[in-house]
Amino acid sequence: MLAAYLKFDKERVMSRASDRAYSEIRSLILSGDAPPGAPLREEQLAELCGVSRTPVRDALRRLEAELYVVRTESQRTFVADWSREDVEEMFALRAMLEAHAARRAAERMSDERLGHLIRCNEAIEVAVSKADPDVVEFLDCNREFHASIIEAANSPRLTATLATLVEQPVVRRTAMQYGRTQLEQSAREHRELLNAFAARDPEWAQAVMTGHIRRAFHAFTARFSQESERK
Amino acid sequence: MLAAYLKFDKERVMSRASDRAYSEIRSLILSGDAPPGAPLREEQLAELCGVSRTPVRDALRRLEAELYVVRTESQRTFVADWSREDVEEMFALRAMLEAHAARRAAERMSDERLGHLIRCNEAIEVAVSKADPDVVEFLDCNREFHASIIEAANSPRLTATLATLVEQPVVRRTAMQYGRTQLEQSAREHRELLNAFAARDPEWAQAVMTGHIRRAFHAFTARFSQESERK
DNA sequence: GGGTGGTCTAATGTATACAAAATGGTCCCG
DNA sequence: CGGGACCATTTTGTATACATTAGACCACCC
Repeated sequence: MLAAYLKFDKERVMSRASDRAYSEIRSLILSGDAPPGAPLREEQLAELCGVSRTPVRDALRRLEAELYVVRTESQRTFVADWSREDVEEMFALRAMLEAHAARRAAERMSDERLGHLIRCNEAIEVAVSKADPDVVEFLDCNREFHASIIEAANSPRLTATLATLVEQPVVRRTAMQYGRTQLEQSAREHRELLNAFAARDPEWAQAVMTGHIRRAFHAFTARFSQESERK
Repeated sequence: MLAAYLKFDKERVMSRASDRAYSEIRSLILSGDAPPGAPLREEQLAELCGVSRTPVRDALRRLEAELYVVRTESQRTFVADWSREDVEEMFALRAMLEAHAARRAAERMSDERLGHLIRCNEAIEVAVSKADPDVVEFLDCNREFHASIIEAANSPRLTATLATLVEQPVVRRTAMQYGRTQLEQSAREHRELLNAFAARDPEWAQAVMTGHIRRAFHAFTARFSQESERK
């Protein structure tokens, strides 16, 4: 299966307890079981993960660095919450940096990488064109598509910076809101990006990526406003 | 003294051992006592700071998030070292993001903030105009100047992102290399920035900041090439 | 009745002991 | 003489017990 092929070897053995705690807590946050603003008590998390507080503290430090959680001045931890302004700023930074990544990627694009990206987007198009669009598959392949471009940019610093900026809960909420039309639009933008890469045109790639992220931003905003009104 | 006034209240009581460990280790790195590439052993650091390994581990996690130190796959910690490409990319990202911060700051500039920035730069000009320029004082005030602009941008996300990008060792090495001419040039650019802020002109502020960082980049590069040749 | 102070509780911070893992060296074998 | 495997040592990972601190509740005084 293509989907299986796209799963890659990113996740390691997870032998260390702190790693298990990390991904366990991260899952809690991403799944929404621990909603924004929820307090995170070390002991409770330790019990939940079946480890002691020490690795939990380690995990919380990492999650804090990635802004998944925040700490009050008195060192209590909470699941991060994002205001409308936060999300707006996040998208603005992401657009800027990911467009920069696309530019660098275009300058460095290998045929292998291009082939991989094309296969990714084919998988996206398959997922989208189903009678009942497969949003989970879309998210998986979309994540890989963007990750692969960032990898092609070949800048560890940029990779690390973007990692803290691309909050999967936000991407997820955005995509969940997409109708078929927007999912297809997203795939079309990806194809345009592939054209820019095939032409090895940095300016083009940068411009398309900027538009791609900013459209996603407005899609998210539209939903966000709806939610706020409902309250 | 103005310098004393500029020291602000950033550093707290340091009652917690992990905080002491953090700033102790950070000092080691900034001072160059622990040069790039040097291994950092937890026990050794614990002894040095007079605390146990637990707070040292905490401190190392924080320093790792800020990229002061790096970890090998086998979890050994070393003082971070940057290749020419790393530094180049760091400056490129910093220019992009700090210019963005300047733009936002211009949109939000209060009279109090502007007054503070003006006092900062006056302190810089005093330090620079001495018979023997006070580079340490320059660095202190320069850091505060930039930090204050970022704070004025009022975006926690941007603040956090830039924190990992502005490696003080690099800023330090750049400034140490400056002659009086370049120090004065830096102060002039700051004044230009203040004009842009006074006019509340985002475009102007963004443009000046871009130039400011990129000039610093080339100043650093010039020195870096010299060093490489010497080897 | 409201505010201030104190105590009590629950959370995080720290130290230490022990476990696991990795590195480096040595010895044996090809 | 070179390479590989094994053991010793060093270093990091984890658990647990105890110390410290922040926050809440309550009583008492103004």
